[in-house]
Amino acid sequence: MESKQELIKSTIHDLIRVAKMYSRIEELPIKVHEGLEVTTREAHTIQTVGENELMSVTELSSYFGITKSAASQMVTRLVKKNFLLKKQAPHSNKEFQLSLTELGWLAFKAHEEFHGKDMLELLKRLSTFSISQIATLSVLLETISGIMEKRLNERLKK
Amino acid sequence: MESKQELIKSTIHDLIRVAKMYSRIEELPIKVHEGLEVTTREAHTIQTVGENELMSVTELSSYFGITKSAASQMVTRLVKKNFLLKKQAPHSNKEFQLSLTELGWLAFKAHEEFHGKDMLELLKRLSTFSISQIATLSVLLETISGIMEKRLNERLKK
DNA sequence: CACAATGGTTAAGAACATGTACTATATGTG
DNA sequence: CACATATAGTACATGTTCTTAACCATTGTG
Repeated sequence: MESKQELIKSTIHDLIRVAKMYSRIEELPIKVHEGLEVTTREAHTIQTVGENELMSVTELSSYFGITKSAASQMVTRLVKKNFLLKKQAPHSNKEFQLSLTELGWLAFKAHEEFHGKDMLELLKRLSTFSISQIATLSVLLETISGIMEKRLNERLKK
Repeated sequence: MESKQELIKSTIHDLIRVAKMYSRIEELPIKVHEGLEVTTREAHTIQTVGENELMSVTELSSYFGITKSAASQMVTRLVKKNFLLKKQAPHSNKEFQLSLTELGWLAFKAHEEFHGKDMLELLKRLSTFSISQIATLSVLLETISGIMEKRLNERLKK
């Protein structure tokens, strides 16, 4: 079964290639509008807050798997740049609730659109494949992500 | 064809999930041996030099898509840490040829093994699928990487 | 109430990137 | 040949993002 092994290996190679390209695309700064760009991290923070309004700084930090300190600094910067709002939580005097300003939503949408174009193209292309083929892809990805998740947890624990 | 669209969307979502997990795994530092770790960037530089011995600083920089300056700094650091060797090129007095020291090869192997475990597991799991299923995955990945490559080139040109 | 846990901040510094300005070497053209 | 220009590489200042460690304020619990 040599050829099957070879096929699998080259497929894994392709997968890694795609993953690498994805992270390179993710690294590009996002243009909010003429003269205003946002770094990747900023965009991701904005995206996360947009999708989970009222989350706290600590929640944000555990979401990204970074320290509270790092999250706090990021939030401070984004508040200063007028993308984020930090309000005292109603139920506690030590927690804050994060939300997006108008400018924040603008950046949120810019980021969404940035990926949206690729998504549309992908959708269009994948549509030419059969349902069962796509289902197969889905199952395989499921399998792969299962393995990765396992490894990730293993390493993070230590 | 609503359900097909939904299937495609959730598959794309899985793909992104895998890509994200991959980059998170890639971000973990590599342990060369007890008491000696290597950052991701260092590991990648070592890997690249190991796979392309005698490459120059400029080649390294264009390989990673970073500036010559950044590559030079990385090389300087790795030479100082005794992972890399920088020799005058025989055909030119302005170029250098990079290669790995013994310690460099140790780190190279550590990094390879780090991924090797995942690869083995993946190989084992994918082996349970049929050749035609894997071939489908391969074709789809091909398609996806084509789209990504296009986008990447578009954005990088500007 | 005292004290530990929790939420958050600040300061110092490491890793990695960029931009700019610079040196030294190579090369092509009048 | 001489000069302009291109190429290889480095140094330095600066920016982003992260960690660690020390810290304050609030809150929950024995």
